[in-house]
Amino acid sequence: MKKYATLKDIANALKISTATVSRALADRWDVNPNTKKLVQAEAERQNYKPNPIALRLQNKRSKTIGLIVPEFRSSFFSNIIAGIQQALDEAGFQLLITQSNESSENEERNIKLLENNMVEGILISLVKEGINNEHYQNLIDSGIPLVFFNRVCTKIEAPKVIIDDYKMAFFATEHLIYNKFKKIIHFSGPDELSVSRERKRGFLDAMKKHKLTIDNSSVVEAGIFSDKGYDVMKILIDTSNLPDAIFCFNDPTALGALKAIKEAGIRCPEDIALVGFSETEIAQLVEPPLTSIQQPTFEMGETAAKLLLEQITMATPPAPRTVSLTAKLNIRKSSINKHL
Amino acid sequence: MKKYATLKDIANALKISTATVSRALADRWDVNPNTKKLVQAEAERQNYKPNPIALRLQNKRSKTIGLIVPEFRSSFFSNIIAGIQQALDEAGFQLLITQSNESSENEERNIKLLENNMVEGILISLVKEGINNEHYQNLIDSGIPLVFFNRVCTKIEAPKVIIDDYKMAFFATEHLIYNKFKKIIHFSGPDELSVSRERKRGFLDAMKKHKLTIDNSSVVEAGIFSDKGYDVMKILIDTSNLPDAIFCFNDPTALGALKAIKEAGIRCPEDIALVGFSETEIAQLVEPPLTSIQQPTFEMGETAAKLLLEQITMATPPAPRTVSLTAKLNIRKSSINKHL
DNA sequence: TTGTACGCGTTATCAG
DNA sequence: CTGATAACGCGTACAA
Repeated sequence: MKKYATLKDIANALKISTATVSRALADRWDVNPNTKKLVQAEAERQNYKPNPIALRLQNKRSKTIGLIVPEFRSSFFSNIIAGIQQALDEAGFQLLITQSNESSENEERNIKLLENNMVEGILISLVKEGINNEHYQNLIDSGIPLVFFNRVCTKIEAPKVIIDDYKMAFFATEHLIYNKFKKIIHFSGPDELSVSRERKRGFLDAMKKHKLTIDNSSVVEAGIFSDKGYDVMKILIDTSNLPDAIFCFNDPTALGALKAIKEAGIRCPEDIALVGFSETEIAQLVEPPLTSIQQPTFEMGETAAKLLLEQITMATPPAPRTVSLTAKLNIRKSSINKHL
Repeated sequence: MKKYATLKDIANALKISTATVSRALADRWDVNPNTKKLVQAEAERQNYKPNPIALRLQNKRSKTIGLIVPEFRSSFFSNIIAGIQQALDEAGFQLLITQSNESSENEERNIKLLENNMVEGILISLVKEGINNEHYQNLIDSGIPLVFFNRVCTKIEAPKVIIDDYKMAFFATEHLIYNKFKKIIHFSGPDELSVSRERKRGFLDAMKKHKLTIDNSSVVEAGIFSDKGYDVMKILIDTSNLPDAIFCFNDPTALGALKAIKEAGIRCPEDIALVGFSETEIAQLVEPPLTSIQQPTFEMGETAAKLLLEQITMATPPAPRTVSLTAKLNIRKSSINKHL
């Protein structure tokens, strides 16, 4: 283990007290300019760095905040994390990252882990809404502020950072409608997720507004992963009750569906148009490039972190508010009607 | 800030000393079974958790290790990180993650940041080889062990975790050769990266072995990102000096090239076959699915973390060794000669 | 202007 | 079996 220079080492070298050294390094007025110079020189020489652990103990602050994400293998959460890091670095906070791997038990375990590490606050994107509500409320009540982002919990009063999923889903659906697609369906995500419900609602309302028929085949649950999107699309192809266009819950399911479509010799967008959500890098690389909704991921992380720091640092933190960031519909070949 | 129960709180409640409480909770033999029970009950009641910060101060150990990666937006490093987390969690270590964003200055800054946080060791994948060598050596000399993974530093004696890039590149090239592609070229990565040099060497040696012509158009530098792969491919198409097959440095460049190929109305694999490297999830979703080399990313992270823990925990750590993990060539449609 | 003493939460040592 | 004390590194109130 590395030996670090301490105040005491400097004090000994200079035959003065640690208190003076401490004051000198803090550049305080009540210390002899001459000793100040000596101390600073000696500190430099010994490569002195304040021990962050000692400071944390003394200040009774861990200077650490915890993060719980469903996973971070996809670029979506990685980008968010980058934004969080940036905001936290500036404030001198450390970040403890945990993954739930889409399991509520892991999520609960992660909460415990972060508590044991005395995090001063937690940023969380839920696995499933409703499962661990009690735990979240306990955290807040016990003085560990929470900020939800992306997959939020509607039942709990805490700051939240989202995009307007409803609105963007509405736009995306209208975009398909304006392109004269008639039989439009939605590959929905799991009902346990607020984002999923919101996107479905946006889809349905857009359909209603334009008086397009909605029946019980208009919404098909297709999960959140590409393999499920692939499977569901294959089944749909077998029934040969095919739509003109599909608005998908996210890019992976859309890409899965696209794969199934191509394998079946069906053309996109000529036979079936596709729209994804949450813009993965790949969306632009596939053929045809995929229309998708681009979320401000980095900014989302940054904002969430700042809201949390607000709760932690301010004497009387503002009331929890929900920040809704602006997303963007990127229109590409997969959703353009070539017959127009 | 949350109020945590301390040993003193329990001691006061039970009118005994903190020393006894500490011993009781450590379940030591030299404490009255009765008081032990009382203490444990009271600890439970107050929801006592040992303060990790106090422990770190006393033990003079941060129980933290640092990670420096070029970026973690791609699934490649995310998966590695997941493996690292797993190994570290088991050993009770925290992980401090930093990104260099492919910049050597950031890398240096990250080294400093980790040092200031008193990490007990560092896991690193280099931005560019050779730039910060002095810093790495200083770290090791000062007692902070280093473990390189993926993008390693050949000049420094430290544990390393890699895959046999040379061998896999050789295999991949031979695979193309066995498929009777004649004019095969390589889209290489930057020469500053060991992985890049190794893959190029593997390509060239396979070509030589099979007596295929190598000229100055056989290797084209195409960077590490998809847009560069796209650009380089476009230029190549304009010259209309097209190869039969391209072995690419990684999947993003291969996917970029694929996009350019399709846009130009050229067919893959009929006109140009493609092979990638490092298997991104997308590889299987594009049309045609991309042949690529699958790296054991999770295992790589796990192994690197374990090698580092070895250096940290063992009294006399073993000499630095290089662990070479087994990768796998996944053959898909993009590299299969349909004329055979 | 500088030094002494204390506390942050914990465990180890030594005395009782 | 249990308690008092010191130490980890730091900042600061108080004394000199």
